[in-house]
Amino acid sequence: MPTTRDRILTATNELFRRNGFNGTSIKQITIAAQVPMGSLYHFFPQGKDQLAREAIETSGPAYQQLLQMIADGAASPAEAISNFFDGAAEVLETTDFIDICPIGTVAREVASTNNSLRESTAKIFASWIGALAARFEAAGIPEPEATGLATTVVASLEGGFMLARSARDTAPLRATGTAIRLLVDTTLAASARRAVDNISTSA
Amino acid sequence: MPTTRDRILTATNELFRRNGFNGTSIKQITIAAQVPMGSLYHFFPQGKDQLAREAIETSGPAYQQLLQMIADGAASPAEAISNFFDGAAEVLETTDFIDICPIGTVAREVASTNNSLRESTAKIFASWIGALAARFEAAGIPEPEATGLATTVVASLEGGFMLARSARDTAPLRATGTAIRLLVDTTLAASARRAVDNISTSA
DNA sequence: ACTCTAGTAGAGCGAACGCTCTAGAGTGAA
DNA sequence: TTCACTCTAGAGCGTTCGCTCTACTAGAGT
Repeated sequence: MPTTRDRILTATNELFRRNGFNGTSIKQITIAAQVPMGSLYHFFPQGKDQLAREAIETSGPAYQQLLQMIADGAASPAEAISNFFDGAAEVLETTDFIDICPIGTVAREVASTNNSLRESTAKIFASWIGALAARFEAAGIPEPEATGLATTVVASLEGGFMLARSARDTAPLRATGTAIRLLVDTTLAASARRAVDNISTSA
Repeated sequence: MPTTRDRILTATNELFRRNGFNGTSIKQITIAAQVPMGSLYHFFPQGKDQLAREAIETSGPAYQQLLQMIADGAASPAEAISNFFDGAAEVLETTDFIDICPIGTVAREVASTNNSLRESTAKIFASWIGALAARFEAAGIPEPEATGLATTVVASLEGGFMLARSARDTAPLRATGTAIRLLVDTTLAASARRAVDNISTSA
């Protein structure tokens, strides 16, 4: 049995995946986590905001680690991209299209209304993009293209989640994955070509 | 002065852009539209669901028309893509990062909890993707690549909105636009090359 | 003049909201 | 054994939620 605090955070993330931030009530969280009101406010005295912030800031790095693992297991950056999208599509199918990533939903919900929560989501996205960009750089794509490409991967993943959940069909997510993989391949090839050019012209 | 009904729909869409579906109350809508409760429920007797559905199904085609106009004004499909992203970035800057597209936010909020609203969002996305795919086909990209590419454009636009609003910075949206433009250019060039091959091999 | 309908107007319903509060159980240190 | 402190427990606060209800006005049709 995990600690009470962790149960609360886990339940919060799970409910956010189904109902988003505004669609999830404190009461629901206490029921899902099997925790009394008092305990929840004992651990999160600043209330729903703090709870949401910590839930997001816990799951954010977890997702990043997952992405890293998938990338480590792939033969190339392009294959890693395919695995991101296909893996997400499979999860959607097996979870009846519950949101893969609660952070994206919450981000759009609170962007104009809750600054501290907005900053939390921004921090996490920046971290993901940074990690991805580092991999692209390691594969030979220079800045700023590496960061631009990493940003595009995150944006299209999140957009793909949205389309797939809306349609209750993973096809849009898979199609997006195929296209983005092509983009990564193209960019890699172009970078390699440019690198060769640089060597030959400097020689 | 537009009709009472239209004022309600406009206010609903505007509030959805700031606060999303669950973050917007009926009371707020009546105040923003300067309409009494009674009128709102006179025009939308099925309540918030019906109101949201009609608001979304009104703004959806409006956005599509806007995309068509931008595409008509562009010299090439790739330039149209750039204009989508850059235009959206400018709107974000001038509106203090209010959501460009309420439909995307609502879609993620209600995907698992409100089937009729979910279907409304799906219908609109499908319509956008269809319209975009038709343009790609007209430019020489065959199916299913045309639809896949159109899906990717919509997904990355929506994802770009999310990242930009979260960061309160249009850079992620613009970077995504640059990358997607490259993808469209690449796909167009590949299609053209294949078309030439087909002619030469059949000749 | 009378009726009928469309629309205006907002008080107020029960339920749910986020959150506070007090009381007590459990545990380790002194 | 006592004290101090952490955590559990949930009733209940004031507020707001979506929505219903009755009363009313304006104007068209006859």
